[in-house]
Order: sequence, then structure tokens, then C-alpha cells
Amino acid sequence: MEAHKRSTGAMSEQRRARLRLEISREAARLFWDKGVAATSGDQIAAAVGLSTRTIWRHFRSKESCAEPIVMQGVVTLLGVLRRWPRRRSLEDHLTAELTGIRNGDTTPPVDLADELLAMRMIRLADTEPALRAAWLMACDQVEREMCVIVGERLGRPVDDLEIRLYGASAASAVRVLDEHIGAVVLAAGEDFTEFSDVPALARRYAEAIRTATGGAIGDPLDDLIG
Amino acid sequence: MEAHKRSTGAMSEQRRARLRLEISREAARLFWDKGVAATSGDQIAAAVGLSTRTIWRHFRSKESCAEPIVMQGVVTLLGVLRRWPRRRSLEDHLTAELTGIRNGDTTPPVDLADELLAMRMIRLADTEPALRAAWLMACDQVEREMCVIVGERLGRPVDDLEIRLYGASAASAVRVLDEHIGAVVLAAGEDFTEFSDVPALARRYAEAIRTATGGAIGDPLDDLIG
DNA sequence: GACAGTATGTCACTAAGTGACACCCACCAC
DNA sequence: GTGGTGGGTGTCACTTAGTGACATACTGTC
Repeated sequence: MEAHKRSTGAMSEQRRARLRLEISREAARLFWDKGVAATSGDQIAAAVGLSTRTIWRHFRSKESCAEPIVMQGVVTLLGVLRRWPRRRSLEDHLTAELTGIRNGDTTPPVDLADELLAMRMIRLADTEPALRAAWLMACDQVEREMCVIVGERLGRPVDDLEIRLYGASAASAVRVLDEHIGAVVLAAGEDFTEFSDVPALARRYAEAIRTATGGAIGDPLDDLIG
Repeated sequence: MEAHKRSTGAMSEQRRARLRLEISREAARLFWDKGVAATSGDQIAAAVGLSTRTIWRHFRSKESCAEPIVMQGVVTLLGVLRRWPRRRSLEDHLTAELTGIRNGDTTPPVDLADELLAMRMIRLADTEPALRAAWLMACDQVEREMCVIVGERLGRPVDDLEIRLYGASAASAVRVLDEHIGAVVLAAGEDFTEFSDVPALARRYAEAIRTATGGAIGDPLDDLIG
């Protein structure tokens, strides 16, 4: 019973995530083409071939349909951070993992088209307050995850005030970098080449996180802690 | 004509702000008493004695009605930061200004009841996603202001990437502190005494901002810059 | 092949939010 | 005084985001 529950639960969770992403893609496309206000729930539903009611079962609001597309990249980064070994510097770990991903030997093949769509949504958020709210809500989730990661690394509880400060600052640093990179890529006619230097990119993220946490997060730990 | 426009503009802007605050108070009261979902726009309008249509003229959404109440305190802090002299440490400036405010010799008498209401709204945001979104949107505005302040202090443009990183980290540090203090006060039965030590409070804010900016913001400047 | 649980469709309904228009009131010119 | 002019407000009709309730189809288990 336990095992059964767990297995079907996991299955449907994957299915659910895939479907949400699919809906998100169509919604993002529509948002970009016609604007958020001019895109109705019915149109999103039609575009993905579902009933409108089902859309609202998977998303709380129209704007939150953009969330999965926008979160893909960030989720990947969080995964990378979660695998960060204690006795390694953040710079080293990020460069290693990110080049690894580009070479395809690690998990998720975040589609280039999806990344572009994500950047467009973040760009749209500049002029569409509702989208901005959705983006910030997504980043809020990231912040919580970040607190877990930081707390674990420093061996402190997640609700510790200092941990929450670190988590929040680190998360917003990542957010700002994402916004900046997205803006630059879009301004350059959707050309990624400026950021093809993966180690440099990794260094920027690492440095930002290190600075935002006042140096508390970034260095290798000589691991006196269990 | 110019002068006239300007004066009436300023007048109506003040009036508008006062009215928004008034609406916000009633909305916050209702949100806290009955929950956000159970509070309708009509009820807010009735509570403040306006037509529902007028509510929507002053607020984009139901949840954003909470914004002015919640922002009062933060706006005050931003004002204090804007007056921060270059050759003074953040700790010194904050303690001086905040004790000054408490003593009433500086600008805004942020009502205690309003502060309490604000804390309640932030607390409610834990369980009401729509309120959380509104709160994050408000903090997003704070972040922009923070970038201006930081940029001016460091003599760099506001859209400079590093400035934006500092601004974002500082703003989220302030946000986390606000959330924490609010939570503690509410948990203590709405008792502020734990935070009556104003210098200690100021030191906490200053230290948080200093850490979040990797030490770039906080020290006095020996002002080689014009 | 019957069964249980879950995802979906359909339809009726609530309420958030907008547009259009009339009104009122304060200020200004004459 | 009368007659504008403009900004804020009320009224009402309307759109549409989002929910509840119920029926149905799908998926895997025994």
C-alpha cells in the first residue's frame, strides 16, 4: 500500500510536471505574441488542446502559467548547488557541473527554445505587473530552497535568521544575474554567444553568491562538521 | 499654469496617498478578520464608504489593497537611507535617525496600529499566496529605490550590474528582517518590547545590509568623489 | 473483466476588474 | 452672479478569471 501509493504518486507527479511544462510553453508563446492581457485562458487551453477547466486545475492563475518555463533554468542551478561537495569551492563546482551539463553527461537537456522563452517572459515582466508577480513568486520558492542548501552547508537550521538572510541574498543575486543575462541576450537579437564562455559565467554566479553572503558561502569547507 | 498644475498635482497626490492608506487600513482589517478569500471588493468599499468602482480605480487588485499599510515602515527606512551622509557609518546613521524618529522630532509618525496591521499582513502572506505576491511586488519597488541609493553612494549608474546586485541583496535582507521581526512580535502576543532597544535594532539592519553587499555598503566614505 | 483512483470535460456560477457615461465639486475667467 | 474646465466619483452593463459539482474516460491492480 505504501509502496503502491509512492510509485503511482511519483508517476503522476512526473506526468503532471510534463503537462504543466507543455501548457507553460504554449502560454508563454501566446503571452509573447499577443501580450498577457490579450491572451485568455480559453486560448491557452485551445492551444494546448485541453479544456479551460483543466488549465485552472494545473495553474492557480493565468500568469502563473509562465512559471514552469521560467523556472527550468533556475531549478537546474538549484540541483547543481544541491550536489555541491563540502570541500570544493563554489567556482570549481559550478564550472565543472555546468560544462558537464553542456557536454550532455548530466541530467536535464534544458531546451534552448525553452530558455529563450523564459528570457522573453522575464522581459515581459518588465511591462506586465502580473507576470512580474509570478516571477517573484517563483524566486521566492528558489529562496526557500536556497535556505535549505545554505543551512545544510553551514550546519544550521533553515529557520535560523542568519541562514535566511544568506538564502535571500543569494537567491536575489541569482535572480538579478538571470534577469541581466536574459536582457542582454534578447537585446543582442537572441544571440547566446556572449555567454558561451561557461567558466566565466560560472565564476560570475559564484562570485555573486559569495559576495551576497558576505563570503559565508563559496569557500571549500575543511569539514570539521559531521 | 505650470505652477498651478504642479501645485494641484502635488495636492492630489497627497490626497490620493492618504485615501489609499485609508482603504488599505480597512482592507487589512478585513483580510485579517475574515481572510483574504472571504473578503470581497464590495465589502472593502462598504467599509471605507466608497463605491466598489472607486476601489478599483485606486488599486489594481484586491490583494494590492494591503500594499500601502505594509509599505509605510519600509518607506520610512528608505527615507532614512536616502538621508545617509557619505562620511558616516550606516550603524551610526541608523541609530541616530531611528531614535530621532521615536522621539518624534523627524517626519512621519507611523502609527503603532498601522505597524501591527502591516505585520499581520506579512504574516497572512505565509498562507495566502496572493498576499505574498503583493508583498513581494512591494519589495521589488523597494529594491529599485535601494539601487538608486546604493548607486548614488558608490557613484555608479543604477543599471550597473554590480549596483543591482547590491541593491537586490540589501533589499532582500531588509525584507527578511522585517518578516522576522513581524513574526516575533506577533508570536509574542503583539508585544514590541523585545525590539524596544533601538540601537540594537539599527545595528542589526546595518549589519545585514553590510553583509549582503559584501561590505560594499555600510562604511563611511572618505569621499574622494564629488 | 470488475474495481479503485485519478485526470479530464461540461456546465452553472461567483466575483474581480474594466469601459462608458453622467455627475458633482472645486477652481478660474469674465 | 454665469459659464466653463478638469479631476474624482457613482452607476451600470459587461468580460473573463477562477471554482464547485457532477459525469465520464483513462490507468493500473487484483
